[in-house]
Amino acid sequence: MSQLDEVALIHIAAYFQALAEPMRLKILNGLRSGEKNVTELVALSGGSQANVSKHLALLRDAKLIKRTSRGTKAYYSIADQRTFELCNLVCGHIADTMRLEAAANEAFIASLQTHQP
Amino acid sequence: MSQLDEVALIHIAAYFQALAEPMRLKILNGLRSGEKNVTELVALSGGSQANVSKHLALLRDAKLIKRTSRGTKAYYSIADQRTFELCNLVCGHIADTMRLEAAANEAFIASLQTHQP
DNA sequence: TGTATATATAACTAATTAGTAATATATACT
DNA sequence: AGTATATATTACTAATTAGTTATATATACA
Repeated sequence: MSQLDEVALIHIAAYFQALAEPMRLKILNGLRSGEKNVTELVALSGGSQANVSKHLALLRDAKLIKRTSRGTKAYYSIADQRTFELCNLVCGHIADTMRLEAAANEAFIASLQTHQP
Repeated sequence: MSQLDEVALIHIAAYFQALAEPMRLKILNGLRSGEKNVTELVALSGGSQANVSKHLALLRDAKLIKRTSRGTKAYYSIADQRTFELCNLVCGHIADTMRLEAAANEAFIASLQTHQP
């Protein structure tokens, strides 16, 4: 990321924006094991059909997923495996952050007990 | 990312949300080479002081950067190197996408020329 | 042709947020 | 104390967007 121009930054930001929604992450996670149709994604995500369709359209615009139709069904699949590497990196970061917070909390609790009368 | 619960998804989405802004990416990119104070970040980003301060506060809330102050100045630095791995992955994806589009366009142009009278 | 099923879209609302202008706070220096 | 500099915050506006309801489109099948 050395010497990134404005246009590149806008593209990258848009990519992250597509990932910045719990429902969309749930859908992507559902696609981890392979393609699924809309009905299946509605079931596993717990969202409404209209809402899931909208998220799928957005993810497709962002080139995160691909669509193919067979019969009356539309099957979606992950367009790029890097997506999961991203999520794994973020999970690692969040896990670290939480561990740090947990350690800080324990240290604090310990200090409280030390100062008890 | 197998069996992620709602809370984890919300955390991950928030992390991506913090990255989903060109100005913030520019700031993070500016911090690649090491810590910088707000005035320096204002200069390199081209944003207003108030706006940069707001983005810095947001990035700090998201635990993406750390703050330390010396004198009247506030120095910010990257909290987690993984941030750049994320950006590199996204850059790779975007580069691939653009290459595919370019190839498709060239193929289209070639087909036009083939069908010329 | 008519009906059921699957998916997409449009219109709308409520909530979030980037940017700005103005102001507040804090530190250093005279 | 008073002034300059650095940074943060507040109040506001405009734009974006997730979710909903209702409707449209498209395919399969009787």
